[in-house]
Amino acid sequence: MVSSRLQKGFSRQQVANITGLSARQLNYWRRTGVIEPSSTTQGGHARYSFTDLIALKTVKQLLEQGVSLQKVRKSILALLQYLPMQQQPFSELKVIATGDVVLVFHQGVAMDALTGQEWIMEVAELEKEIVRQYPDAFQLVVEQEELFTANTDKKAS
Amino acid sequence: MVSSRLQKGFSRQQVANITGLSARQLNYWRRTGVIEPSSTTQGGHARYSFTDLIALKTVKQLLEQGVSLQKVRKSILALLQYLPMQQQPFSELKVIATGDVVLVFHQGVAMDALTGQEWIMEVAELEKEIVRQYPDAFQLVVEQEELFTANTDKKAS
DNA sequence: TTGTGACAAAAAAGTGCTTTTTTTGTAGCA
DNA sequence: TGCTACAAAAAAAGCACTTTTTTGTCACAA
Repeated sequence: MVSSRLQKGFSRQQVANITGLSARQLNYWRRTGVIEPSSTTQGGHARYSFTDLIALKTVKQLLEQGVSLQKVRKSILALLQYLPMQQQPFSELKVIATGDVVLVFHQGVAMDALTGQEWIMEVAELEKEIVRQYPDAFQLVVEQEELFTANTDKKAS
Repeated sequence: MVSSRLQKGFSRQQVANITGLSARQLNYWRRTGVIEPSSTTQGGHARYSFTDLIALKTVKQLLEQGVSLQKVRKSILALLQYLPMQQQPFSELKVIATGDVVLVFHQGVAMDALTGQEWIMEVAELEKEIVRQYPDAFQLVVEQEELFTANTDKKAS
């Protein structure tokens, strides 16, 4: 399928074969701005780059995870907007998708691809926060554990 | 607020003060199974453990991230179900919440707290997959880059 | 003080229906 | 082959409405 060593990019049919997407879909996505081929022949035929292939594969996965095409479209916009990388925009990224949310991991940060919001909630931090604000609370825990250890043989339950 | 060193747990009012939740909420949550106090006095009064405090703080954060209480309830069930830890069930966890989804990170794995599904999509893997299946594809990329480098001064765009 | 029950208001979730989006097919043309 | 255009079927998104859930306040009992 991928034949010539002299071609300038992948044709629609080649991309369809490689990615498992239908040629028809590729047209539609091109027209509606999901993934557009990064170059075009003089006759107006699509030529997809290797990077395009990866992007298309990514989109396919997202769809299979239940993300709607509309959200995919928005997510890709956000990706390009918030992660302005040049040559390999999608690689080195970890992506998590559940029906409604697309999350992108990059350099230890989790980002919502739709909103651009970044956050991770560390439960251990909540613990520390309580202890900082209420030192007695932790004291209490220690004492409880001591009591528990001491009374293990006495208690039946 | 946290006074005695001999008490067996935190009272409702103490928990309310520490967590910032309302006493009413704690009652309701107790009755409807969001977070139940891990022990009870003979008179039926709630006694929350330190771990309960952390769980409650976690829930509060989730609510503030826009997760509904119903989803929180389901998520907590899933958490306990899929991560059966004994003493400190919530610590060492990283949690990510966007409106509809609660994700839990534990030992390098991301899990949807609602469904228990685990996945991370590594974009770099998609890349490798393509190259594995279609070695020519990568060949093509290399050639393209060579061509690109060679023609840089010729091309205006 | 804490818990329970009752009433009420606000928030969230479910439902059925319509509209829009997406996919696919077909045909003409370069 | 591949693009365009028209068309039809399937899937998703919106919307208005109802129902459920959640929270607050109050009165009363333990």
